[in-house]
Amino acid sequence: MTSSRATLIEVARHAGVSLASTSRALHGTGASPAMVERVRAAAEELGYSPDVTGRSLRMKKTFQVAFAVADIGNPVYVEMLTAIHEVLSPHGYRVVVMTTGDTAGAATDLVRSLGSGFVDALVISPLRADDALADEIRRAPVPVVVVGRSLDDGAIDSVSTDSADGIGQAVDHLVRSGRRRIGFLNGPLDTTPGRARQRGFDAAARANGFPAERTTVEVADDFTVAAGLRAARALLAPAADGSRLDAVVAANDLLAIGAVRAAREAGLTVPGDVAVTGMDDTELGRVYEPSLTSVSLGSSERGAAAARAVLARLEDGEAPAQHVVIGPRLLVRESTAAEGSSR
Amino acid sequence: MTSSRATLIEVARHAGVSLASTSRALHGTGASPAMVERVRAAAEELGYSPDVTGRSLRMKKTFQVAFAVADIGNPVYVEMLTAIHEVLSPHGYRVVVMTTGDTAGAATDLVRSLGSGFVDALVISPLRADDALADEIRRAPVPVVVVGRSLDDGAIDSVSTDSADGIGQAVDHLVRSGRRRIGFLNGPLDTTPGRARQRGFDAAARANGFPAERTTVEVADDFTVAAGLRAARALLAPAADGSRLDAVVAANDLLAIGAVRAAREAGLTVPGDVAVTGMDDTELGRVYEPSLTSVSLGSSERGAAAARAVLARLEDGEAPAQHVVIGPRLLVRESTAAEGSSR
DNA sequence: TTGAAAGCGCTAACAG
DNA sequence: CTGTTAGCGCTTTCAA
Repeated sequence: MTSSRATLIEVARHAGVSLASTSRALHGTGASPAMVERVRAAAEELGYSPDVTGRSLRMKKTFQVAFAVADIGNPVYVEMLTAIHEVLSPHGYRVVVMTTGDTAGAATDLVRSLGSGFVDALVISPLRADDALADEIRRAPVPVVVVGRSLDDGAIDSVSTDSADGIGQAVDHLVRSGRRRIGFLNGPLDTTPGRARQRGFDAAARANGFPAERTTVEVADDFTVAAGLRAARALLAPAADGSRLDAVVAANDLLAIGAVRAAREAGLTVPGDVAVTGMDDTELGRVYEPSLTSVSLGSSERGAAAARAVLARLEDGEAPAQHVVIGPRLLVRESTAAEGSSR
Repeated sequence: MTSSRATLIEVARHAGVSLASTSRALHGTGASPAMVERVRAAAEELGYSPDVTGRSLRMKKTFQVAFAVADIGNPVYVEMLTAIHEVLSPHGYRVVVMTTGDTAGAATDLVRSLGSGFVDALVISPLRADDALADEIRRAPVPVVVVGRSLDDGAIDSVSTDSADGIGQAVDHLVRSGRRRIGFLNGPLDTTPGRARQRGFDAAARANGFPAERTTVEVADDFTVAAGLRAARALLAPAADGSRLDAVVAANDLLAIGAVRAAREAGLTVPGDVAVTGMDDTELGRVYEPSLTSVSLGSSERGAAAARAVLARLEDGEAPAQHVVIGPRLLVRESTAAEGSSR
């Protein structure tokens, strides 16, 4: 906090050589060993450390990458962030976290703010994507990689997963374990994941020949435990003929936990009376009792892939857009055990 | 990704006025309304957005603040990050997330890297703090606020909580609810929180007059569920005389969940046979079944306080160091209910 | 291999 | 109120 930092000019003077030679010596490019030694010593002595601001201005490169999500509290995004970090930091990039809130407009504003040049690239996972957002991304002055569905007819780099297929895997698993009346607990339909998962459930219901009256769906206000609990109460209420669901496919782990709680409130056991599946394979679901059968969407892998896409794009701005797809993977745990204890 | 961005010079030319007037007009300081209008129009037309790199170099200010923690996956840090964000972003600061890993050396390196001037300040929550770290912080070229214990004899701004007192609250609560044999499940003793919590338990044991043979302590390798489960097995094993603990105070929520699982493995009910308390008041603990009685250490409040300390320090670099202490608060939930169901 | 000099985009001191 | 000019710290031509 006290004395001002030494600059390259001061190091140069201290070493008695030119500014240019000093810079070169410090980068090890085209300088004699003697020069390197001399400059290093001077730098050491003055406690010099290069100023990234001057460097950025000159090189037109900030060595920063932004990661933007609606809500950094969501464990899925935390996993992605960790993975992005791990890929990027060995390459000398810092990661700036940005929060968009959950409106498409806020995300669009954020992308527009890239114009101020504080990062070299952006990884964004928009909850809701519209044309305005796609437009803004196309116009962005730096590379943008979208985690979620592919945007703008494939012109933008993207990393996605097939969550519809993931829901299908969950349904198939339940059917194979002998469940017959399977309900779907979804999150908001005006979000990209909400829509994809609904599509997945509808397809699976069709494929398995569920009659419409056995296809019960509830939509929670939000992808949270509390919203899941409220919606699951309705889902698990007895039908007109007194029958009930024997399985619930939830659109994520938080909703699934809401479903487990609702089941218990109704005096039902999990997985004895009702099997429950989640999605995202969060620590929460792994640690919960019963541990949650969940569809992993490979959050870390998606984060890592997005980071690698950033690196590739930064290398070659003209390369064709890449679209990485990470396959979902069902992880079977206690919440769908065939003969459940009644814990 | 296509055309290069417009610069201030281009806006100036386009508006037919000087560079300085353009800058002033855009900042609204000392420019005639006519000038402002003219410049705004030109800027608009060219799609100008100011370059932060040039601005940073000139102003010697990056408008970035770093937040450094050992492990961003920890929910406590995520809460802090969110709070820091909320306080700083209205003031125009971006937040850069950095991961230190859990060695004191890595944290020291990180603080040293502040020399490159990529942020205006740092908020750091070191898991292990030693003299080298304190030294480096004192020498840092930008303000550093420590979340955790106060360092360097109070010369460094800090935000802390009294986790020892928090452990005391948990013990008192258990004693008041009639528990008599209370064990302590701690995390590593070579961490700052581990040591503080141990101190808290020892003090509470003394204050409540626990004889040594009723004071069972186990130390887990790590602050995680898996480590907690392993250590809790030992903690809950019957004593030589066949007696068992009737309560476990855990050093955080993850360890507490490990304790609940260990209890169930041993055929014990929670809270019927064994009451369990956690610490940190995480979402995980709130949602778990049984919901966890936990000591809140005010993660959000600490984050917010740290961010405010940063702002204050940035305003006045010479003001005396401030030390904010956030009091712990016990939140009683199902895991310590007096007459527990045996869920 | 080394040095001199230009200039990245911006703000602010100074003069008019 | 407006314009001219210097310069933040750095990298990189260009000449020697």
